[in-house]
Amino acid sequence: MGRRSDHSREELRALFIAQGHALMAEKGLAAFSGREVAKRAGYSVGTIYNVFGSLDQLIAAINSHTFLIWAEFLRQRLESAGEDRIRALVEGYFEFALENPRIWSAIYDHRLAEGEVLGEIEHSHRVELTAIVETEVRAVLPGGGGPETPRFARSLIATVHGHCSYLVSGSFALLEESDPVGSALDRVRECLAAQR
Amino acid sequence: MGRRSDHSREELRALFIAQGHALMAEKGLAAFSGREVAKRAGYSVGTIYNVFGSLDQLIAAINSHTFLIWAEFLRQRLESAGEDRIRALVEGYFEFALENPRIWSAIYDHRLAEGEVLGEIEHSHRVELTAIVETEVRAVLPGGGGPETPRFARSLIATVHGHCSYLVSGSFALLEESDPVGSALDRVRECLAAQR
DNA sequence: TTTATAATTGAACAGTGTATAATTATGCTT
DNA sequence: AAGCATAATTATACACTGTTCAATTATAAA
Repeated sequence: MGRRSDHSREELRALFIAQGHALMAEKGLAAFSGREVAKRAGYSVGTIYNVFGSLDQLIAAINSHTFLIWAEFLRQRLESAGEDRIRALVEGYFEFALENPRIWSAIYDHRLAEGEVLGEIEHSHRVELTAIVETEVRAVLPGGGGPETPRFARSLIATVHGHCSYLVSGSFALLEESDPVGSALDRVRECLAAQR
Repeated sequence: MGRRSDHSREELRALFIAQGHALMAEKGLAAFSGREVAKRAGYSVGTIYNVFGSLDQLIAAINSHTFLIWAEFLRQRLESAGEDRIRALVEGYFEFALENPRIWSAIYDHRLAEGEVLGEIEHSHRVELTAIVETEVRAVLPGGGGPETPRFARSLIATVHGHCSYLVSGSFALLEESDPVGSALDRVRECLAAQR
């Protein structure tokens, strides 16, 4: 048809991301289909290319959206947390991944083709999570940390991520690991204690 | 045709895994194609299903083969290592991943469908790497470690893996992290120092 | 030499992402 | 208000994908 008034460009973006997110949660990245997303949104495939340029960019947008939800999830966990906010963060990281394994895995399984870049807003969504962690890390470091704290916080995230990644991908199951959350928390504690 | 004498069943397996490995190194998991592997091996698609049962099982076999190469790579690094064997392991982990990003990523990006299981030999290939690390961790722990050492060693691997995963997937690039290897090594050192 | 068996193929099927020509609804101009 | 230019949307086409399966063919056993 032609330009429709029922959805603006931004509404279309949001619609495709929402439907795509739902499909990703159901099927995972390997069985993700642009045609199926379009069908659910009530549009044809071509519209995805009109709005996002490529399927890769739609998936990138879906994944950036996941970061948004994830950050909100962690903020809520922190609100209802007691004194041990570091534990809340670590457990929150795992909890989100385990509750949304396909959505979470898609973030790390998908890679943009060379040359393709992330938009500014998408980038900011992804960095937000780091900021949350950095704040909490600063709070438990003597003197509120130093200039190296951002790097240190990123490194702690990577540490937890490694444990979580092994858990979700099944590597830990092969190694008969029973308590990866506990291990991750132990490592984080040890590294935090070493900063002084 | 019929049963051919030019390749035994095991030779066929090895042939497909070798050609598949090469294709994976070139294209990565997302652009991997069973038909292309078959073509390179000089057989038709159907033979893959005759030998492996499904494409997923071929990919699993390719990934298990990667573990074999990876373990050998680490053993060589350890041979030419000086006193700091832990550093050699951490740097070796990263080096292999960075030299073979597509092959390495395929290990973690691919997940077997529910119900499908890994064969015994394949499983042993994957566990071998853990054993290498465990030995080296024991060597630097006071009293050669204890009953918790296997778990601790796996946790250290996960820690390094997290940093490496962020590096290869591009997450660290987004966060403008410059020295993930150094960070990983720092964390490992801190955790090792805490065990006493 | 014949027969039975197992390996291999090639075609079919229902999907996929991407490109593009054709169509259609809208906003602007006259 | 009518017509036109523009941009959105669709439908179709293309070359691919994984998977299944009947037909074919080479081998081992009888």
